[in-house]
Amino acid sequence: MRPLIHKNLPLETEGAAVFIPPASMGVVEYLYGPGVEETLDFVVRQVVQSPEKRVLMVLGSCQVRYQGRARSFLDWGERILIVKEDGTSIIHQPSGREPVNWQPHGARATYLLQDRLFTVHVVHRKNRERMAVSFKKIEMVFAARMDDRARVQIVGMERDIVDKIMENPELIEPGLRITQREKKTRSGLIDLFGYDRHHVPVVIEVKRSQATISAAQQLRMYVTDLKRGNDKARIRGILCTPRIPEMVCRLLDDYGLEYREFGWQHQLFDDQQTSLEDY
Amino acid sequence: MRPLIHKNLPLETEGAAVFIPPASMGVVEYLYGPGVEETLDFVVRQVVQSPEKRVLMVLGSCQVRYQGRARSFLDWGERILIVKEDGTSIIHQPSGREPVNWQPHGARATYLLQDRLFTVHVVHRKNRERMAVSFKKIEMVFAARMDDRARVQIVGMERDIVDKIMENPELIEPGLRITQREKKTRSGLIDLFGYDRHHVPVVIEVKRSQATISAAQQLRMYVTDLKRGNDKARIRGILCTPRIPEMVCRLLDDYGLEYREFGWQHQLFDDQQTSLEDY
DNA sequence: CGTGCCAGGTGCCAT
DNA sequence: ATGGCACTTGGCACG
Repeated sequence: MRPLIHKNLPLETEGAAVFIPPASMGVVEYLYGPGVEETLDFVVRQVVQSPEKRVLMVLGSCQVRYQGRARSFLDWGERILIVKEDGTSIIHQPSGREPVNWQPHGARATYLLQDRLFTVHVVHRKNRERMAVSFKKIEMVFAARMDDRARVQIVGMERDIVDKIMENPELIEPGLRITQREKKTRSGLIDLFGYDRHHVPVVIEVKRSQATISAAQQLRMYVTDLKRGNDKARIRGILCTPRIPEMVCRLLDDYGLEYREFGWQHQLFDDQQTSLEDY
Repeated sequence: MRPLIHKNLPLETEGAAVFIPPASMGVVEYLYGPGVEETLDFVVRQVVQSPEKRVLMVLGSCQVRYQGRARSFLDWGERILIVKEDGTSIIHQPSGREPVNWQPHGARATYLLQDRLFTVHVVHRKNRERMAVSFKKIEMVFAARMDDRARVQIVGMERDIVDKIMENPELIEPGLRITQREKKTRSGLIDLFGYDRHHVPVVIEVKRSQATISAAQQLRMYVTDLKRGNDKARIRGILCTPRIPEMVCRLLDDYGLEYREFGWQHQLFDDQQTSLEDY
């Protein structure tokens, strides 16, 4: 019933004594539709005993158990397991951005046969967590050496907005002077601190996306903290965010705080071609 | 210096594994080391024109651009691209749990050749976001029909702790009576509300993991909200969490709030064998 | 290491 | 759709 795809198992060389890998080795080794024993053998040779770090991927029907911060069970289904170089292990179902089960980096994977199942135990010793993935049928397994030294560059984070305000406080209001960034208080770090044109202290809390109740409370606590010791001092608090729900707006009002619409206003989507070039 | 590992590379077929799919198709079709044109052809036939939904995976050297809520660029490197049935697209580097770039479900992928690169455009119309992945070299591509109807069952979420307290409030303290769950206030939803043995109102905020400053502030706001209108009324606030940092403890103290250690105390990790069976 | 806090957070469920 | 909030949040920067 299987399609006519050649199987890349060089059975004739199995256990062969000497093989000198050529200088340019393929980055990917794989098996198509292997049995559980073949899979284990493959993984041991291509990943466990590999001289170079390799990323493992297994596609097949599996069951997953997890225990640690919580406990979970996932019944049989076809998924993709990826075990990365750093021990990160993720299991992906055919939909959804989030892995249905995972272990974060620092985990350690071991491979074995258990009740005729190809089983991967991923243990995170430090976090005292473990995950077990048992495959009863493997559609495909492959191991890849992946060379990737690039890191993503992102524009539009909160840091960028804070930068923008730092270099031109007038964006918030005329006469505003910023004197401190990440100012420490007992209830956390203030994004921006300064004085308005009347020398009244101003606390600014910046959010890159929609304002939340929590942000309003944060801001209130900062202002309250600063007032401490001289309680009737006037201190302004400004929540700086591109969008704000009604409820949060009311809260700010109640607390005597202010809101400035300020966001990326990004015309990021519409200009399709050249927009990403200019960094 | 390399150890003696045999290579599972069918060199004689390198760059080609083209075939006419039979009526009864396997769940996985793939190409090993295809060119960009081959890849496009494969994807069009196996994914775009496929009668069944298919998950696509591409392993190769690519560049990624994104624009939407923010804007990002990722230079050349070897990664795994997965395009799921629901449009979810994720790009994984060889380490880290999080995809370096992604589109959430609801996105739509289109495939094309651009400047001799196999390019995948993933557009999320509703969110006004787009991502472009361009491959210059493809190590492997495959398309899989994945059958997975299972959903993960989890124990140990906040909901479970709240349940536990609901059914036995004495766990918090003797004589406690819970009357409301998810009680609405202007500053958010109270996890649990009730009265202690002296009929003093009690607000309980539950956290499944370590307490945060934000949680303390939340709790404080709930209590403040309830006091409103009759300001000197006595209302207790209890933060219920397995662990609490010193700073948060001090905050609670300042606010006149209380802390109860209450967590999963999970012996989840140590009993390895049978622990996951008992649901 | 813990602690604090942002994230293109994501996902779930409520109105 | 919008909002409120938990998450095995993950990740980073800092003391």
